[in-house]
Order: sequence, then structure tokens, then C-alpha cells
Amino acid sequence: MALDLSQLNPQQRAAVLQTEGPVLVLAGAGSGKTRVIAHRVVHLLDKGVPARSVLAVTFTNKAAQEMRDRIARLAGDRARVKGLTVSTFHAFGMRLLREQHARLGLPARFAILDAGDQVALVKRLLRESLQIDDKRFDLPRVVSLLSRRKMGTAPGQPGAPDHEYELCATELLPRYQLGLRAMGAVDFDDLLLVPLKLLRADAQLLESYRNRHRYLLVDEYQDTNETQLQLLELLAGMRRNLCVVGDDDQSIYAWRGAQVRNILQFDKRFPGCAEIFLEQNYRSSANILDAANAVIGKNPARKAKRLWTDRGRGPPLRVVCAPDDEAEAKYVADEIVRVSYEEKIPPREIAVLYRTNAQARPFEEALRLLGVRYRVVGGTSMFDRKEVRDLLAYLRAALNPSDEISLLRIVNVPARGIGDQTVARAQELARGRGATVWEVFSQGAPELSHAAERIAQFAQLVEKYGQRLSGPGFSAAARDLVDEVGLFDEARRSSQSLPAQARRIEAMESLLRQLIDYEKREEQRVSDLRLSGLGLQTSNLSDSPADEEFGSGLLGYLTRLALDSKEADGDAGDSVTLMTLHGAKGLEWRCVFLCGLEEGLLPHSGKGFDGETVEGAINLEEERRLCYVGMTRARERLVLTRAAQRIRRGKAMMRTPSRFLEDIPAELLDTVDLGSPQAAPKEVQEAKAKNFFANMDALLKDP
DNA sequence: GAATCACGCATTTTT
DNA sequence: TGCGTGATTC
Repeated sequence: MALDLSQLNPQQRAAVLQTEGPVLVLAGAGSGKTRVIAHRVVHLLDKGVPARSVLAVTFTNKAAQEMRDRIARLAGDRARVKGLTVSTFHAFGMRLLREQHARLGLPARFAILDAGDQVALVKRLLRESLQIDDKRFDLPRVVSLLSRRKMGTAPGQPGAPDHEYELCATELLPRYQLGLRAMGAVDFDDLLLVPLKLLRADAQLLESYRNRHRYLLVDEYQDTNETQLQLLELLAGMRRNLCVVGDDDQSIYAWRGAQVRNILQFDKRFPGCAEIFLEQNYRSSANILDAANAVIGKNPARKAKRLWTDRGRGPPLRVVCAPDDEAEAKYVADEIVRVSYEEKIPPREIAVLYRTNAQARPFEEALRLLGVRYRVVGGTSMFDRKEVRDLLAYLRAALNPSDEISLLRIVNVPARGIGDQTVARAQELARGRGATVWEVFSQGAPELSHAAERIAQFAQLVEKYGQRLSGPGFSAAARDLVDEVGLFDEARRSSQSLPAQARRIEAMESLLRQLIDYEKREEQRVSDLRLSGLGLQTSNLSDSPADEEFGSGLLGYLTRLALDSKEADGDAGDSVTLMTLHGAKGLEWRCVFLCGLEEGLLPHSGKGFDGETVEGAINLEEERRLCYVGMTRARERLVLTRAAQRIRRGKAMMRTPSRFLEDIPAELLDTVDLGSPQAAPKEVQEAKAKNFFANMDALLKDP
């Protein structure tokens, strides 16, 4: 019954056994981090720590779910892990807010604004409250500035080149906060900030949280921001039972407020902490590790780790220079076919990684041409599409009409004769009456003359579906809504091309399917619970965060969606993965293609990427870490590619090789230059020739 | 108030 | 390349 720790290496074991006081575990890539965390939690349980005293925090819901699974599997007995809290920072904050909503003046079911909603709100405030043309500002940038202000990490700097943005943020911030309040909503930052404030202000509440969560565990600690650090400090209190696990070399979210210094200076904040290095790597071949070490070794401020492995050297890394981006993609696609035939590496064990989503396209085309199954992860997700956002806005507005962002988004979609003028007048009226826009809509307003009738109809529609969507059968109701409102017709009408039309309809269909799926699974969970209540073993060993956390029904779905935009990545069978380097953190494949190793791209140079990188304009250290993360995803084969020339907006631009390539010792590399024909593999030469003649033909036919 | 067309724009990473 | 936005016209 006792946990078997003999399978762990000495450092891993130390990380498991050091249960008291602050502990910093520096877990290099592939060093068995998740394993250690799971063992540590189960070890705590073995020692008699009640499950409900353990709080483990992650950044993503996926990571939380994985951790739950690992712990449950290791603990073996489901009853033992009952009461354990494994949650994201944001979900944790949300739970606290739910508990305390009344004293904060928040409705019990407050809305959570996602990035798109934030932009919409800022846009509205700019126009209506400040009378500023919203085109003058890059709205996402304004939103991120507001976020930094809220977090207290961006003091206004007069005289800075973006002074107008600073001014804008200063004017906007109080109005933005009021706007949130008025809607009974919070944004992502509030999910952390408000709990922090509350715990600071209420000693009793703080005490109860400290008593409940006696053992704290944080994964991916290098990604924490200032607020999260303060929250952890507060919760840890004098007990200081805080174990953080992370890797400063994999800190790639500084642009989002993460502070590497949290992990670098952990010992300053928590003096006397234990520091444990996990450096044995169980993932990659020695060649890959040596190369990755060489790249990351150039970073000045870091907790120097030297990953090692007792596995073999493996094949050398390949560095490929293609004449242009198309050839790069073609080479990668050819290699994928070859590797899956000759080395029997299945597509699911192969990944193509790149810096920016825009790079995905050529790879998609090349793979499609060869009939290779692939899936593109990330990029503009289905939930960023206009029509899906419209549909979601319908659902949200119906459930909660005081969600003004959603309500106003759909009030005239599809066009139903309630234009900007009418909406503006309704808002005016609302302000005059001291009421909300929804109240004006639903109570009727003769002042709105000819539009009054239309508005009454719209309000009726919202009310009707508000009823139907808030109970069981909501997925069917959503479909009816789409039909009744005519969203499909709208998509058909407003698309200029047939494929665009198909994409829009498909996107909405897929959301509807997800809803059906979700409702089914929820029914399943409910009956599972009933079974387990009768003492029957159920299929699912680990509980997913249950309804009490997110709410049930459609509201639960929408809440989950707000906190986890990449719901179900639908594991589409055996296919090659295409994703950005950011998306790849925490994953691994037998064979990895790391593409676009060029100055301006990796390291990325921000605007334009026109070759020469302006030092200081980018965070070179973070770009280096990004490269390191990419390299360490590979188990057996790592191929680094670049293009000598890239077509961008119709113009060809010469590219220089990434400085990171220079840092890798030549003896680890096998260099291929597709630009010089002698060096190119025969198949590639033939393909290039074919491509050349095809282009000639096209030119001759259509001069 | 709605539909159509044309222009012009901008492309990093997202819990 | 595609998209969104704006001006124009009905």
C-alpha cells in the first residue's frame, strides 16, 4: 500500500520527501516533473495529511486534469483523493469569488469577460464615454495595458514613445472598472486580484483559507506573475508549506506578465527554502540535449542546469536550409513521409513547430498534397470566429440579459432594423431612467417610435430562449435559436465565397455539436454519480471539476469556456501535429521539426521581421528559451529548418540564419543545403524541377 | 437602416 | 493573402 519510491532517482525522491517548509524544485525539461508532483501528493496522503488540506495549482485546465489523473492513478483508491483541490489559479480565484460574491456586490453568477469581450468593452467606452475614435488605438494593446495597470506592474511613464496609450489607459481604467461593475462581471485579472484584496482585508477569511490549504503545490512556477506570487505568499503564511516546481529556462510568458524573477529569487522571498535540481532527462537523446544545453547556456541569468541522459547519443540533429518557405515546407512534408515509412514513426509522434501561426500555411499545403493527416493546434480558434462569437453572445445574452456586451453585440445581428441610432437612444434612455439597457428593452419604450416594435420582439426572443436555455435540453434549444434567428441564412448571405460560407456554417455547427456532446456527458456524469453513490465502481476514476465549481447546464459550459478557451482539442486520430512553440511546452514527440530558424522569426523581432533584429526591441533571452523549449520536445529526431528567402505580402525577402544555430556545436549537426543542388536528396531535386516546370507552364499559359 | 463595393491594412506568442 | 472597415448608394 505504501508508495514505492525506489523507482525515483535521488533528487526526485528528495523532492517528494521534503514535505515541510518552502521547496523549490528546478525541473529541467523531461526530468519527470509530473511524476514527482504526483508522488509528492500521494506521499502527503500516506503521511496522514487529509486530502482536503492539499492545494495544487496549475495554469491550464488541461494540466490540472492531467495532474488529477496521475494522482488518482498513483493513489489507486478513489476515496483517498476525494477532497483534494487541483485547480488553475483562475478557477481557484473564481471559487473564492463565488463564495464571497454577495459582499462584493457581484451577482452569484457573475460573468467572466474573455479577451474579445474586453476589447468590445474598451471600444464602447472609448466611443461613448471618452468620445475618442476607437480606430486611433490598437484595442488589444489598450486592453493589455489596462491589465498591467491593474496588476500594478506598469507605472505610467510620461514621455515614453507610447505616451498617448498611457494617457488613454489612465482615462479608461476607472471607467472600465465601473463598466465591469455595471455588468456584474469580472475579467481574468479580477479572478486573481479581487481574491487577493479580499484575503488581505479580511483576517478571518484568510485564516480559514490558511487552515484549509495547509500544503501548497504550484506547477510551472516560472509562469507566475506578481499577483499570483502575492496570493501564494498570503496563503502560505507562517506555515510556509509551499512547494513550487518549474524551470526558469522554460519561462516563455513574460509578455503576459509572468516574472522569471519569481523563480530566480524564490530563496529571497522564502529564505531557508530547500532547492532541488532535477537534471536527469528521460526524454531525449544525448545529441539533442547537448544542442539544447548549448543554446540555453548562453543566457546570463539563470539557475544553471545541465541536463544529462543515460540513453544513447542518437542520430545527429539535422539543420536544413531551403531556398524558400515553400521548399522548407515541402522538405518537411517529404521527410515526414520518409520517416514514417523508414523509421516507422507514426504521425501522432511527429510535430512541426514554428514561432508564429502565420507559418503554418505552407506546411498544411505541403502535407495535404502528400495526403498526410495533420492537425493544426491553436491559431485562430473556432471561438475567435465572428459567427461563433455571435452565437455565443446569443447564448450569454439569453441566460443573462444584463450582460450588455453580449446583448448589444447581437441586438442587430442579423440585421433586424435596430441600428446604431436606436441603440444609442436606448442607452440614453437607460441612463436617464437609471436603468439598464435590457430594462429599457424589456419594459418597452415608446420614445423609440418605429423601432419600439422591433425591440419588443427582440426582447421577447431573448426572454423565450432565456427560459429554454437555462434548463435541460439546452443544446436542442440552442439549435432552435440558430434556426429561428436565421444565423445560418445570415452566414450564407454575408459570405462572398462558397468556402467561406461553408467554414462559417461548419464553425457554428461544430459549436452546436459540442453543446450536444457536453449535455450528454453531463447527463452521464450525473448518472455516474448516482451509481457511485450506490457503491458501484464507475469508469472514470478521477473527477473532473464538478458542477459545484462551474455551475451546471449551459451556464457551466460557458463558464468553462471562459476559463479554458481550448476546450477538447478533439484528438483527431493519428495525425501530425502543427503548432507554435508556445503551444508545445509540456509536450513531446519522437520526431520534431523546428522551423523558420531565421533572424527576425526565431528570435522574433516584433514588428515586420524584416531581417535585421533591433537589439533591445525584443526579449532575446525569452526567444532563446523558446528555442530551447522547442528543441527539448524531441525524443529521437530533431530537424531544424530555415529558408534562405521568404515570400511575404507578395515580396521575396532574403533571410539570415538564426543566431541560435551558431550556438550548436558543429559535431552534433548534419547540415543539408537545399539551395545547392548537389547536396539535396534526389527526390527533393526532382520535386524542385517539377515545381520549376509547373511554374514555367503557368507563366507561358498566362503571361 | 441596409447592402454593396473598394480600399487598405496588418500579421507573435494567449492562461 | 484575407480580412475588416468605410464610404457610397439604394
